[in-house]
This record gives sequence, C-alpha cells and structure tokens, in this order.
Amino acid sequence: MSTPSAAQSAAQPAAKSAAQPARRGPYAKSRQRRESIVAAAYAVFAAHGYRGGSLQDVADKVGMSQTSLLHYFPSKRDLLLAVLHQRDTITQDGTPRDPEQTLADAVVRQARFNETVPGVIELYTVLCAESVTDNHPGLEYFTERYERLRRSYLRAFTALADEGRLRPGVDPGRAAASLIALWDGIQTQWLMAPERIDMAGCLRDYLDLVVLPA
Amino acid sequence: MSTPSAAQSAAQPAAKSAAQPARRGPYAKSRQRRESIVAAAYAVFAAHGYRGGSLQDVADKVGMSQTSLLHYFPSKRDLLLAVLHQRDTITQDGTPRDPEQTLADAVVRQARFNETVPGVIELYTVLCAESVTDNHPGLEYFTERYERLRRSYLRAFTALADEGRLRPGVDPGRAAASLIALWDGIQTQWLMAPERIDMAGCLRDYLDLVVLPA
DNA sequence: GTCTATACGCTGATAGAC
DNA sequence: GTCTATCAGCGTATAGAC
Repeated sequence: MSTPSAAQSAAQPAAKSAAQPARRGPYAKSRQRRESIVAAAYAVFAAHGYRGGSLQDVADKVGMSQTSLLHYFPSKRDLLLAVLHQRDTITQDGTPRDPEQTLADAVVRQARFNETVPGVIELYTVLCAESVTDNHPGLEYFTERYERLRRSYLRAFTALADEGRLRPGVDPGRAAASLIALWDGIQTQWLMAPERIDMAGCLRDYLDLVVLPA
Repeated sequence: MSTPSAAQSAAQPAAKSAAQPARRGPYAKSRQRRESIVAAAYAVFAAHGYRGGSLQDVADKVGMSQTSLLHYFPSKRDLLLAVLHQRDTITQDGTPRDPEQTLADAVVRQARFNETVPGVIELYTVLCAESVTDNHPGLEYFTERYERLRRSYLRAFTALADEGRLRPGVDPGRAAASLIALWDGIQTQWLMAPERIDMAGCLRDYLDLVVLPA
C-alpha cells in the first residue's frame, strides 16, 4: 500500500554488486546511494523523531555533506516520506499471508519479528504520535495506515464471526480498532521497559479472548 | 503522585481575586502568574510537542516576553516538568476512588471525561512517545507513571481474581499492561479520527471480556 | 519582575564553483 | 554529483538596565 505522494522512494532493492552497466545512466549507483540515505534517516528519525533529527545527522551517518543529501531528497519532508514508505516494505502489520495461518499466529509472529529489528518499533511509535502535532508531514501516512489496518482486521474478524468463531457479544469493528490500539500501546511500554513487557503474550491473550478455538 | 524533582509546580489553586494581601511578599501574584504560564505551556506542548513548541510561543500566549518567562521557570525542561505534574492533578487515570464503583465504571468515566478536556489526550499522547527519544526530559516521568499504573491495575485485577471474578486463564499482570496499552493506543486513533473511534466502548468491551459479572 | 539587547548554536535550504 | 560558502531564521539562555 504505497502512499501515492511518496514518489521519492526506490522501487525494489537491486543486486548490490552492479555487474552489468546500468541501461541508462548511473541509475544503479544513485539508487544505492538513496537506499543508504533512507537507512540512515530511518535510524536518525527513530532515535530523535522528525523534528529532533536533523539533515546534518543523517548526512554525517551516511558520510556526505548535508547539501549533497538534499540533491537526492529535495526537502526534509521528502526524506521522511521515503522513510515511512520503506517501513511498509519491512513490516506486513500482522495480516496473515498464508491462508492456513491463524490471525493470532500472524500477529504474534509479526510482533516477535519486530522485536528483533532495532529501531522499527521506535520509529513507528515516535513518528506516529509526533504526526498528530502541527502540520506534521507524516499525518496523512498514519491516518491512512490506521484506516487500512482497521478495514483489514475488520474483514478478518467478520470472517471469523461468520464461522461462529467470534466470542458472542464482540463487535468486529471495535475489536479491530482495539487490537491495533493494544499493539501500539504495548509497544510504547515495551520501549520503556523491554524486560518487563511481553508484547507477544499480551496480543496472544487478547486474541484468545476474542476468537474462539476452531 | 508528585514527582519529587518537580519542585516548580504550584501547590493548590488559590482564589483568583486576591482580596487580602499575601502574608509574605507578593507570592500570590507570582503563583497566579506561574499557573497561567503552565496553562499556556500545556496548550503549546500539546499542539507542537516538546521539541516543536518554543518558549516564545508560550510567552506570546501568556502575554509576556520570553526572558520574563525564564524568570519563573529557569529552563524549558523545568517548564515541561511543571506541565507534566499539573497533568496529574487533572487526571486520576481511572483508578476507582469510590469503593462502590466498578473498575470498568471508573475507567469508562475517566475516558469520557478526558474527551471533554481539550488537549489532555493530545498532550499525553504526543509527549509520551516523544519521551522515548534522545535524552528527553520527560522519560523519567512516563516510565514511573507506567510502573505505578501497572501496579495499580495489577492490584485491582488480583483482587477480582481473589473473588473469582477474573475470567479463567487471564493473567493479572499482562491484563494490567494490556488495559493501559489499549487505552493509550485507542487515544491515538481517536486523535486522528474522533468520529470513528469509540474510546469508552473499546475499554468497556475489554473489561467485559476480562472481568466476569458479579 | 520585566524588559531590551544579545550571545551563540543550529536549522533547512539555496547559489554556484568544480 | 559533490562540494564550499552562505543565507535567513529560529532556538534557548544570559547579562544587565530599569
């Protein structure tokens, strides 16, 4: 689900060792450069937020001047959108891809995976809340993401309800919003006390409450 | 639960019209001034975050120069701590005060109240996530708040479990963290789409799942 | 207590040489 | 494409007159 306005982001990761010369111009090198910039920006925005992170920080990390960085991304805003779009390619947000896989399994699996990728949870948590301030460039991305996610989980819960596998009295719509909310909130607590919070356990608990065994 | 380090914040709101002269010096006026500064800072930090909000914004809002503001709060950090401490006096975080009151009733009541106070939810959501960046001055406040809240709800769920009113299989500790997480997360979604999200309903749903009727 | 003046750093972004 | 130089602005905080 790519945001249409984010035209900056690279298409697919190509082979690192560019054996054959690129068909038209030095696009391969440029794309590689862009990827490393986005990776650096990812880390900077995760650690300092959008407002707190500077282009200089990103440029230092990638080993280039701040003005050269602006050659690839004409503004800080564009860089943020590229980072957010790149995030989508990492995460699948717990939607089961394998039809055999349970919703709970997909969610728990994704939650466990996120724990292992440094910065993923931090970037998401920090930027999401920051985006409700001002005229933050990330607001549209997060608003659309929430709507999309709620629709996705609503479909999943509705399907379960049709099979009679949703606990009686549970509203699919509110359950969808609640699952997302629980996930987001538990990530925040986990960031502050990773050893005390069992993210996957809390998500599993909730889904075991809502979804009846097959 | 006042943070010990926040020595800045005023004690109790006094009568606005200071009829009798203050006993020692112009303390009353000064306190009033401090309160209006904190109120302005509350709004500014809610709308722009800590990093995004400037002392100039606060000073403009309260109608004084930025340097005069620093006379009352020697640094931006001190001002933030005063704002966070003031937040505690507004919110009770859904702990039942009346022993007759259900946990669910207390939570739902607080959630409904928070909706009516502009900026309360926004300030909390924005600053909480922002505090996990950098060496943000608010981190200690939110970390301690989470620990305190988890202990509080753990007690409540444990007491319910002793009465046999906790659904079998529910872990009181994870339920405490989950309730807080759900609350935080649903507030974020509500900020982005207030008309689509039923905060109180989601919280009620969760507690109805976890707590058995009396 | 309140102000002006100001120090001093950092910000994102532009111009233009190479 | 990459750089240096630079702009114009804003940030917090300090010094000191009144």
